[in-house]
Amino acid sequence: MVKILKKDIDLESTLFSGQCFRVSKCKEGYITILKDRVVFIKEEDKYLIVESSNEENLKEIIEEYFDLNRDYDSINSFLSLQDAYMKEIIKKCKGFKILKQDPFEMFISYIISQNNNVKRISKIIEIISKKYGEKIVFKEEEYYLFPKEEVFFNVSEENLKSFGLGYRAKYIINALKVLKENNNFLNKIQNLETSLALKELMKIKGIGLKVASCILLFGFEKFDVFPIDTWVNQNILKNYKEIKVNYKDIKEFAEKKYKNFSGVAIQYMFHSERNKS
DNA sequence: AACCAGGTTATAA
DNA sequence: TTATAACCTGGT
Repeated sequence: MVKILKKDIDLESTLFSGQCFRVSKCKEGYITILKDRVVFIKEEDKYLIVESSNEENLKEIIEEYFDLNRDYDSINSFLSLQDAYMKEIIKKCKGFKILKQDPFEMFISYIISQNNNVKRISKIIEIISKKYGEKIVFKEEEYYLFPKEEVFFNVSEENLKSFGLGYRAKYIINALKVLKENNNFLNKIQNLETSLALKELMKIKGIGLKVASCILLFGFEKFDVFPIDTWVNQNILKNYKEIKVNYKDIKEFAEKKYKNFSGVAIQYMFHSERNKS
């Protein structure tokens, strides 16, 4: 068990904002499955109480995962200056963080996410993990880690289809082929400047602008992206009358305005607007 | 019984 | 270059 100074994180909004597919509530706290371990986390007044199936480096890993060492105050100050609407919603987004999740897991998970809802995405990922991932017993419950790359290489399109992936199955198979044929593909993505990383990801069939942006934002800590989904498109952009309802215009508008933190900005929009209803 | 869900591709103008 | 249909599946 480790105690970590909580600072200003809000676990509920961070974990249930749709950026993470492997989290669940349990009595007293949350269970989330990371790359290599299962984590129980409880929120107290000043501390996060964390237990894990693997407590090695746990403090550092949690701090990285929840992005606790980043100065969100300065990001928020910057974003607040850009427009009145942003300034207003930031107040409601205190404690919201961009999770730093495993790049490979994000790569696969967000291909699955296209034209799909969170509930079903989570279910599919759960099934795949149960089938091909390492089993972890933690607090007398069984959990399954997200499968490793090399295990995925042996999975066929038919296998994936049987888990309900539909036409996304062939996208995944193809994406895995790209990883297999390009050594250190994901490391290279990490080292590319964002616009080039987007371009590179989007060469892969099944990865468009939205999915590529999500992969970069949640798996690679690239905050200067602006993943626009239909929900944001319909519900949020009405607050910005000056822009056209056209994906490219919106994206350019946002990235010009919110610069290095447009990814944080859109998460705030999404979060605050969704919490209204 | 259509229609949609936190998209993308292929095809046509 | 921009617009529109089709796509797997599960839910309303």
